[in-house]
Amino acid sequence: MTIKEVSKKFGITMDTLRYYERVGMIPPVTRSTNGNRDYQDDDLNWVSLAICMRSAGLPVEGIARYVKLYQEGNTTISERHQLLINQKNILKEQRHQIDETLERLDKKIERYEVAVETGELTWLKGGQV
Amino acid sequence: MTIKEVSKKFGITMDTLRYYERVGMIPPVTRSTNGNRDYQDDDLNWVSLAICMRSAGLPVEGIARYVKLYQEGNTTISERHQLLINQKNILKEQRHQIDETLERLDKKIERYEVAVETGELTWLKGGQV
DNA sequence: GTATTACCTAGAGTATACTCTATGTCAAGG
DNA sequence: CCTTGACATAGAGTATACTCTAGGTAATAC
Repeated sequence: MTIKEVSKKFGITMDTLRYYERVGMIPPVTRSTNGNRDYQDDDLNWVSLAICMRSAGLPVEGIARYVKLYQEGNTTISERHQLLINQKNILKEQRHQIDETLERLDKKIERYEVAVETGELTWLKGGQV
Repeated sequence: MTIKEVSKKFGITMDTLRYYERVGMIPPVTRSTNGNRDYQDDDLNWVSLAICMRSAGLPVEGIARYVKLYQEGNTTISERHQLLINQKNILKEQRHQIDETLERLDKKIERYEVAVETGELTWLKGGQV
């Protein structure tokens, strides 16, 4: 699969695909004889993983570290395991923050709706709650 | 409340507090006679709101836009209402991405645990799933 | 009365994650 | 043969969100 096709498949620019490879978020992609990238299933799995992690907001660095450990072979398995658990905890914490903010937003939104219905606008304090 | 106290209370640097004010994420803070910031309850509410939004990952720009609309008075109520709903949708989408990534991480982590238990290490493919 | 401390502003610097530019290679079409 | 189009690299540029520096004021502390 060419870089253009992969770009289209995942909805990400070719520049970003090359960037992900450059910084080690995915291992070096298979090349065709002329040096062009020719993504194989394995490569696509790595791309998919990288995009998934990034879209959840995980930093590039952690993903690249995982790939590096992976490339170092079986001796790094427990380290990789620990790294994945760390990423998981980061995401759980992040989700918690989002849930708190969603609650706060819901309260604010509801106050706006009540205020508009009743015409009671004066008490709409800004940072409140 | 001095900026130092607020900084401590919210676990955020004084620089960041001034920055939030500068970019309009919070309205101008009450000043004491000598020109120093002296945060009142209202100011603290705005600070708390800004920190909450930011920690959920919402961009500075949207928060500042809300504050600007707020300062323009009652004519902007429906716009503010809409803005809050937009932010909410952004966060719901972000939470969805996190949930997907958590699932993927869980599968990977479990495979690592099974692999370590059974000594079956060879099939631990990187980007898989 | 001067040194220290806490604050102020304006503007420069940094980290992260892309994104764009300049320049070059290579294969196929006219 | 030469142009066109798709790819390549290296390195510069951009956006976002802080973070730091330099230089100044104002109120205690000694």
